[in-house]
Amino acid sequence: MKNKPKTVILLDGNAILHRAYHGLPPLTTKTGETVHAVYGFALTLFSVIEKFNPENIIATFDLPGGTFRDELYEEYKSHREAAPDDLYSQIPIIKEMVEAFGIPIYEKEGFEADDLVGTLSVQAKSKGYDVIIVTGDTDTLQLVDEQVKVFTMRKSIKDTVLYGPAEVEAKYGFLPSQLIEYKGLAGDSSDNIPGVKGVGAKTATAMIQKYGNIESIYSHLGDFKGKLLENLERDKEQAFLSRILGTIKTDVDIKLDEEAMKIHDYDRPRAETFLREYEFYSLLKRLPGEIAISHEEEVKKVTKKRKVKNIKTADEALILEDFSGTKIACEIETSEDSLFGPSLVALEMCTEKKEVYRIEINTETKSSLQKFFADTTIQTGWYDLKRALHALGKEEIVITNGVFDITLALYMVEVSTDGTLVGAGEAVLHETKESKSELVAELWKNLESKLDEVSSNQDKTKSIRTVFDGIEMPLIKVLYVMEKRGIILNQKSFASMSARLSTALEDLAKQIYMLAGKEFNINSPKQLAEVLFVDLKIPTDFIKKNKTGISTASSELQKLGEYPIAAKIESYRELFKLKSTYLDALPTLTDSDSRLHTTYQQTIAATGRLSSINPNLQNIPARSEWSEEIRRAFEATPGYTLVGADYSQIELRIMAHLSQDKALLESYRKNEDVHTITAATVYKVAPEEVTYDMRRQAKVFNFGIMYGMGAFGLAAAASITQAEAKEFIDTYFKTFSGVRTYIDQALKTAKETGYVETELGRRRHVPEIQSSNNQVMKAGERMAVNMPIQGLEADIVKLAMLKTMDLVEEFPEGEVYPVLQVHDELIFEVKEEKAEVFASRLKEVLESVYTISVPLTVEVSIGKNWGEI
DNA sequence: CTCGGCACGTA
DNA sequence: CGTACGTGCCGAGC
Repeated sequence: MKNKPKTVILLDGNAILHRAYHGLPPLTTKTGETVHAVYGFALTLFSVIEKFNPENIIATFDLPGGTFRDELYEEYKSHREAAPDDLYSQIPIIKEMVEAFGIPIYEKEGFEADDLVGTLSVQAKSKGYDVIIVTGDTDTLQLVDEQVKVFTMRKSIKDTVLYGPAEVEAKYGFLPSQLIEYKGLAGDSSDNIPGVKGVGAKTATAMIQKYGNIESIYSHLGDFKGKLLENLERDKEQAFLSRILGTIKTDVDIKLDEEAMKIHDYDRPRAETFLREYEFYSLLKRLPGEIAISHEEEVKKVTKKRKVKNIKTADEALILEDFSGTKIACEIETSEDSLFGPSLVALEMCTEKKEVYRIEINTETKSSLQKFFADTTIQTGWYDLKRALHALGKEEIVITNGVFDITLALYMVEVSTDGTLVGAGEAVLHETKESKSELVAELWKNLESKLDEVSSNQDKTKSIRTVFDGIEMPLIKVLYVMEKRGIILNQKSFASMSARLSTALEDLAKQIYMLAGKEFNINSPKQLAEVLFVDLKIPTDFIKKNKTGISTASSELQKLGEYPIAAKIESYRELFKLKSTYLDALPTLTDSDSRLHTTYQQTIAATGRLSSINPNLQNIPARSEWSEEIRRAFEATPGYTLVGADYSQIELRIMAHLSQDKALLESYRKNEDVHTITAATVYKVAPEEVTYDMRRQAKVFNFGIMYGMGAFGLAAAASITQAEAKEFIDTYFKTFSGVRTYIDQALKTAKETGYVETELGRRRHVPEIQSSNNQVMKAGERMAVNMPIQGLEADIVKLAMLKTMDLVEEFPEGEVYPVLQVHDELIFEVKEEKAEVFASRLKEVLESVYTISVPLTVEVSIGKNWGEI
């Protein structure tokens, strides 16, 4: 039988310690010694051990003094500033720690840690080990191959990524081994490697993709011309030198010691002593094996953290007191400075008697907490429960019937704050509290009554209170599950599109520069306007102006039909947007499994919709030429398939329902094409005589009316004259008179009360509608017309999400996951063999989740990726 | 480095 | 002078 290869972790010591030093805020022990780099190094080490469970670990470090590279090139790393003293002072401590863990250290005069990493990885490979290089930069990516992976940190220090050959290729567009060619050509400013002057990332990548290496480029010099040729010829020697400087050595005279690197041979007491000495108590429990934390230590840690009256350790409280039937306000404390995501440090709890407890999260206290949360008679209050769930990692321990989320309550009662708990305290209570959990408790109490207050004197079954209890609170769990599951992004496919777009963009840029007669920044509206309207003297009579000058918006460029440069600029903009916002940005947000995890914001949109950030997965291209290929890169997990469902024309159906307009109702009840019917009535022709163009204009119309569009806007949107538009509007409201009556009535009420609401009781205040400024008032009217429609759509889709969560739970654990919501569309990941049955059940559930005067129709589809559904 | 403005992607 | 969002880039100001 074949044995699984054993793993060696190779720590690139200097890179990790630099990253830790710069990535964490300075942290000192009680004696004033700065130790944050040590702490960061320790966190990295622990996390790597927990994540990869390796059999062996080795560390490498630089030694002071020059290296062979300085002899080759005196400028090498010459521009670097000397490291600050408080970094130097931490290096011996880090080495002491590494030794305490029994990890062998390799250092050699004249070589950098990278060279030792390179050499040891080659030796380990030849002995059949799998190698994982742990580092803080990307210099070692050139060593990656089937057996060697690189684990490093990206932009944010807590954001890690594991690079195998595929990931490197996806990132750069060529093989890991070709990274040295890249350094030879493009250089490396951080190491002061010069490369070829004038050659940057794009040119270098393109040349490597075409020729493979520097030799080949220089043997095809005939292919180049102009500046690039000049640059290549001039810096030939420098290119080859740069490649040598950038090449990590793999033949340093050192020898891998297989016995010493084994992880189990370490001096436990020494490691414990070390962690205590530098006050890294939270890491003690992460030491492999059993460990006892003395009681004094825990109490000391608890009390020194914050001065809170009546503070007790939670263990004591949870064991001695009975909280059944009471309310407890909770606030999590996470360490933002963790290298591996916000990890839970402690939980602070405030009782109704205003007793505050603080509990450090560790193995023992976790089980006490589990018991605590299992008691469903206890009600808990939180500030941002979803965040807490992510930190706690277990949704079932906190989601009980009596849960209350402050952020959602603030949203329902429309209190705007700066998004922080303290800010909320100031906005609502006009005060702050010593402890955060006490603040949560106070806000909780206050907001409970605000929710009920606003809901009094009216239908108790449809109010912000019922939306809060029946929709928003339970939705937290669904969103948590979706965010946690995420969706696979095929990075290779994205990289390929990005490369193709690069070529197309360069082409377009060249043509634009030619037409303009000079080079300029096409992405700068200011420079662009200068080129178009000053240099090229294009008349501006029909062009909109804005604060900064003359508009170069797409709608304006389209008026320049006779100028070929305008169309080129439009294409350039479109492609540039696709490349920068999607193709290049999304891959940087994937996790180590190549999945994207968006965050749904539940408290942003004034209408009740969700929004999506980091990344926004609600604005992935859907219409342009490239959109299908982009969507095809969003894939189901192997063994699964995607099931998509979208509500067809839900907003218009809602308008039919709310207005009770006879023509609209009838049209939907007969399952007619509403846009066609609209066109037929407005153009006064028979439905079968409606042309494609008539229908398209009618569609613009139907949407325009919902948004309160006037003759002006409608004219622009449907490319007709204002007079025609006015004529249309009149005819429209004559035919759909119910819509007119509904809008008038809705606005009248809104002007009296100052707010509008959805049928389910979600409310939005629109003070603008009472403004004496006509512009502002009109804008308020449009918001007021739109909110009940868009808001009911949001309510219905949220109800649908809750309902489908029940459906999801009918299937065995792990077979169905909700993954995305795009306003009127829901996407699930379903085990292949269950897709059909789930899809048909899904359609039933979604269509019956809420009843309006016309049918709600849902289209479901199944596919391996988002492009197929 | 932060922020407003512009432009543009989605429903 | 159509609603609701988020993000990338530029360029001015700190």
